Amino acid sequence: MNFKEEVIALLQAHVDLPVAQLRDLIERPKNAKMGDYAFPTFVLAKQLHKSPVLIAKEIAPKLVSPVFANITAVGPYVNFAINHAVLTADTLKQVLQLQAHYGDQTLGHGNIPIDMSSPNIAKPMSMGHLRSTVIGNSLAKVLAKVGYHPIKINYLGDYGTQFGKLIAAYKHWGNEADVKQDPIMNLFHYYVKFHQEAEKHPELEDEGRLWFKKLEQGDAEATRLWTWFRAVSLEDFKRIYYELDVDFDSYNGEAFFNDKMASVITELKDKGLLHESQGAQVVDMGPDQNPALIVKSDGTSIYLTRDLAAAKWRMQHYDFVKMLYVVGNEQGEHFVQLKAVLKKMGYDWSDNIHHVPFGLITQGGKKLSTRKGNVVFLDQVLHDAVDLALNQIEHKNPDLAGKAQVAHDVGVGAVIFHDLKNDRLDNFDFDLKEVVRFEGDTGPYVQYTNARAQSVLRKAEQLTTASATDYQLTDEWSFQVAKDLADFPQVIVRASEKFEPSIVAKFALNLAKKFNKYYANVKILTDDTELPARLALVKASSLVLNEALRLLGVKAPKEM
RNA sequence: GACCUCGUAGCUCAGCUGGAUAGAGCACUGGUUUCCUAAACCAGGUGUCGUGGGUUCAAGUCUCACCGGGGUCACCA
Repeated sequence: MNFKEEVIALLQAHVDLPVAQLRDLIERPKNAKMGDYAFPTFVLAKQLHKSPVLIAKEIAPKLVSPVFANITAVGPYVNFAINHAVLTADTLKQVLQLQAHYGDQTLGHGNIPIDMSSPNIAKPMSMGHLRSTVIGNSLAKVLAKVGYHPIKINYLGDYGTQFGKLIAAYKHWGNEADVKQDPIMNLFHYYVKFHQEAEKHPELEDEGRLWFKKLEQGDAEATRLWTWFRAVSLEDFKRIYYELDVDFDSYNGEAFFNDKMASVITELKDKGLLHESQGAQVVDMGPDQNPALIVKSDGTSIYLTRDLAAAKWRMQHYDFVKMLYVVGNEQGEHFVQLKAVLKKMGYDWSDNIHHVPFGLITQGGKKLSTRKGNVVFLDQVLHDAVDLALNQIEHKNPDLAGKAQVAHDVGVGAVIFHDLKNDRLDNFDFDLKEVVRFEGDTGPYVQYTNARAQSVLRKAEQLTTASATDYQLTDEWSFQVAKDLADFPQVIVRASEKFEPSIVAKFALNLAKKFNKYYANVKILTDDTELPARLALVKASSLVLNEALRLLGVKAPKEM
């Protein structure tokens, strides 16, 4: 049942305003005491030459509906209070009927490639990669729920000058045995050392560029090292993706597009877009903007060149309706350039490309920089989180079966949830204590709520209950839960439109909070006539909590 | 200097398309377990919504300017 439409239908008979405008005006009061829907009468004041307060007073008594418990004038508003029993019964019925499909939408269809995660080869994954990974993963699930077909692309940073530098570093300080023993960390150390040394000996930079040029020209030694570094790195990444339970539809990284750049450059030339500037080939971006660099002065390619080739290739292969780049906010200008160049090339589908930016993670207020060796290793964070979760279980529920698995789900869940619960663009300063907190506004809080609900349902199996089809509940707490449940479909819509997982996370927290209040105030397992209705509420809450957590990529253990 | 982004309680942040006394969590104090998992619940209180104009019946929300934090400013990605 759509209560808002019901409000509109009622008002229509007594108010001289078009339906579309009514729909716009009707709002949900922030304060629940004011009712569930409100109609502000200000707009009618001029039309009727009366005070809004008087208008509200006149309209309210004329409106009668079984759906609303009462309709009253409060100041210049007409407030509608939903009949609790109707909303509760209606919502529970829907959730239990649709199960996990509750909230599904058909907002669109077609492929949506999501460029996400994209770690750089030979560097450990950091907290920064976590953001892109979990936001992208969640968006994929949300977009699938509203009808689209997401394609998760891990655009590996497996090419570029940095590999020339890495090879140069390996040649100076590396050896095969060390790399075999601990690939990522040792390669990483070479890389950091390179940047430290390069500050004293700038000629190293040239050496790095030279190796990259060799790599791009197919030099055997360069290719051998690159291939090896890439393989061992990818192996390591996949281990972490397994921990996070994230998978990809494609690992086509930058190198994959290496042989696809020439045609883009030719095309840019043919379309008269390419100009020479300071020895490099660029596309002019207008008076106030930097030109878009396509070919560097030493003749090698650059990020943008590869991204252009990648975008074209993806359009040809996926025929996408939208494409998302889940990449840090600091790269905003790059995507402005990418879109602009594609547009100049005559590709209108450039408009369907969206940069989904996110805020920076800092430590002690400073930017984390891989180059400077100032990083927070994701591996370590996940490890610590799981350890702490296990500690917690030993303390609170030592007899729990499958502790290790639950600790993993809770620990990793805490980290993921922490990353998703706030607006994407908020920066945050990394603080392990904060990330792995288990109380308050956290993932484990939501998980715990669900585990409680599950526990109730398990115990309920022992009671013989008459099945009911009409879920009549009249207490205030169950109504608050039901109201949140009823909001879920709109939450999905908003999250998918704004590419914002935090909307789902916030919803899950609110629902969990309402459910815990219900749980604390109402004894559920009492064998009376309302028992089936109460169990329906518990079941529906658990279903929706599970679904919300799933959309965030967070596990929902049945016990914890 | 230009552009992007953020600026709400001691701290971390909500506040959907402008609307009625601006809300959570953390931290702090106290309380709740013969009863469904106390990772919970209940009670305690603080705000020049960065500043100043503008639009509007109505601005934390829209607009402009300024201030402050972060980011970026072609041959890294």
